[in-house]
Amino acid sequence: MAKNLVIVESPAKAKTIEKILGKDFEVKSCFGHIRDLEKDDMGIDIANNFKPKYTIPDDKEKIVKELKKLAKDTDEVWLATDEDREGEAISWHLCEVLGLDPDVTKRIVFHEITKPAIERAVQQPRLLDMNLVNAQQARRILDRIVGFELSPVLWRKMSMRNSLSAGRVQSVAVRLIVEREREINTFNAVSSFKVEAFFTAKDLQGKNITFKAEGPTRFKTAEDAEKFLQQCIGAAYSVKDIQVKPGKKSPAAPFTTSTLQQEASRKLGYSVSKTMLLAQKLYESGKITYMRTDSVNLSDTALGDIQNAITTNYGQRYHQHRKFKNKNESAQEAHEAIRPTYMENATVDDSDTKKLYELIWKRTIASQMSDAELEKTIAKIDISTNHEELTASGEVLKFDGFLKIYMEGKDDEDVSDEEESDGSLPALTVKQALDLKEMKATERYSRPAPRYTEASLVKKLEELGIGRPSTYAPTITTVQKRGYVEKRDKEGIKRDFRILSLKADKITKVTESENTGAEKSKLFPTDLGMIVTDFLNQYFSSVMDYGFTAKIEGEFDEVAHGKKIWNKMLNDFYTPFHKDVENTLEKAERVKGERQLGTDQETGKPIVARMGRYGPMIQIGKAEDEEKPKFAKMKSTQSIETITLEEAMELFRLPRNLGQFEDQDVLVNIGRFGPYAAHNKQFYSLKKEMDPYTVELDEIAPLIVEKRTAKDERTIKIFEKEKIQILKGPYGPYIKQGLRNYKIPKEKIDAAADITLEEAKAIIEDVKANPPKKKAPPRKKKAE
DNA sequence: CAGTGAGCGAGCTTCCGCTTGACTT
Repeated sequence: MAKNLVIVESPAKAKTIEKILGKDFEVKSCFGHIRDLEKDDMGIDIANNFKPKYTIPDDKEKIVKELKKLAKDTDEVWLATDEDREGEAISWHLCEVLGLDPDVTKRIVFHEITKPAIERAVQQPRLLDMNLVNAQQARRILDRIVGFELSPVLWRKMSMRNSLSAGRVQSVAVRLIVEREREINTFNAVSSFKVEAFFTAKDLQGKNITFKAEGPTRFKTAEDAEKFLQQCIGAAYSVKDIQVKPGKKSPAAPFTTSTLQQEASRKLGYSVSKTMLLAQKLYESGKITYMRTDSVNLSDTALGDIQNAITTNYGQRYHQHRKFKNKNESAQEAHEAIRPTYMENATVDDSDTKKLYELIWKRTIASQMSDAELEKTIAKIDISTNHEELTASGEVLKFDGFLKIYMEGKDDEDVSDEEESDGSLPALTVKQALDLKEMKATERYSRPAPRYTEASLVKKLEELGIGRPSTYAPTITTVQKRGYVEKRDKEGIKRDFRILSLKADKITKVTESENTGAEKSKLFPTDLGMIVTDFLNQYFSSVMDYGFTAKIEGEFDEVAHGKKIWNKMLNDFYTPFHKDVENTLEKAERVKGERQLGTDQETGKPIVARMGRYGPMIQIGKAEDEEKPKFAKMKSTQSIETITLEEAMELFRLPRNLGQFEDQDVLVNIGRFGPYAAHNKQFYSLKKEMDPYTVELDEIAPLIVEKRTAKDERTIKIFEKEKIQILKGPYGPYIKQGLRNYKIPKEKIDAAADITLEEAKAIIEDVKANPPKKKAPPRKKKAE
């Protein structure tokens, strides 16, 4: 038994630290929080000054028991949880549960797992900081109150019966997506004409190079653009002025959780949860430092290794020492930035994590490399006929610096169409005459802000100080699981644009078309998400405010610094909040999410789009009418807010009866699993290219025949009464009864057709009695 | 696998943040 027991949060960390500290120290992990508020009655005694009621969750019993025993048998316990609010609270809970005296128990902290940092920490133990603990308790209790008081309001006031939820983080995340969608829906694209002139000139080698110059302004109308081109007929062009300016680019900071998720999404197309899964794997195998962090700091040891790697691989000139600072005030910086543990490993063998590791390696190295040096050239070109100016700009890389290995990606949001990468210009001299090849005025449309990707939503949340590195991925999953948000693609629509061209002193006009509004893997709000957001905005505007978290974080900080009493702070929040809850329960109407679309031309009955028990639908007529109302389910891409009357009426064309095939009606409809045809009590999924609104009988008939013969071919034998089938599967013959499959023993497999009913029954009984051994889960091959 | 959509209301759901395995298809 070691003399000292050190408790940290993560087991991977425990292993490393144990090696550093040597044999007098046993290092154990508590796997995060070991206690939480009870679920019953919110786990808070509100009347008693918000006294929390803590309990040890089932899955933590085992580790708590083990820690208790170890703590009893050891001379001294050291609490080495993370140096932030949550970590301090975990240490306090450990004191409470393990029976340690908080006034004497040693608390140590470090924000990097390196030998010097840990040895230093052990030299300077401190005591628990109860103010910090209280700030965490306030945070925990406030989140519980918001979540557990708001969610039941939704259960009462929403007519849809899902397991709805609301919370400080998730509800604001949904709000961002809802508001972005509405911005896009109401956006009016405005077009303007952008002028580009193409010239050729000889470069230093005497080779002809074509380069581009931009017009003086964007023209609002085609007429204005044409007028400009007309003025240029017969013009001479000459270089009026050349400016050469040096420029530089600097590398981005090393990865935090949020920036790693963004880059992995932009460059590798990973979802945030995939990124975190792979990063966890790398962390557990000791390849990278901790992956849930908001710090951009690198340890001195790491900085030395990085410098080494850069100078050996690229030379001294490529190294530049840099210290990055967090922009974000809410950062708690308990860890280092995400970096490889061993900089000498530029890659890993494992194929799953290879790409992510290389990304981390490059980003880390680049962060300590020199600036890239550029030379930006701007040439002004005079037009003789109207003395307007064209501007050609070029960029030449003089020294690549960090760009040698890494360039940060960009979101759509940050890229305007003005900002195309400039190529290089040929060597020009002032007064040089230029030959115009062509001048074009192209119609371009303004674009709305793009929909969020998972990663760009994380970026936004982080900017607002909402959520923590450990919750970004789970939050994104939650809002999708609750049905507030969907990740999907959207097809673009065709849009015409005009091009006016001046070539050989003649103006021509053409119209071309482009695809616009196409989206891939973007977050869309559902009708449910919109309705719930509107409701919460209306009755709980303070919690839904984008600044709410930042505001209460400020108060938590005051608690942490001993300037505010935690239960008083909670009371200040709770009194008005709870009044809103009661008020809403009493006054708010049940929300149906209805939107009137118009009236039915035939019957004069009202047509509404609304939420039904099974999702958004269209209803013609009212429930209280004599004749039952007619219903149609909306398509998954439609929304209550935007569907038109025409689109709604179109939905009532289903189910369609296509006529008879083999004396039975063929009906086409859209079901839970997509479009299908029903015939003789059998269902046939329509092929992707078949449109249920237009598909014809002669397209469906082969589908029916095909499925029937495929089934015949698969069937070896049927015992009708007992519902036992012997079938041919991809791995050979097998027995099926009901929904379960049974493996045929090896010795009978070659004569599967000869199996009798008795034999089949025996096999089934046998398999039931001795269930097959479980195999390791198959590797997921498919990327998302 | 695929059809539904009143109102009544039993018994259910729910938060955020800290950490990893154990489940079978």
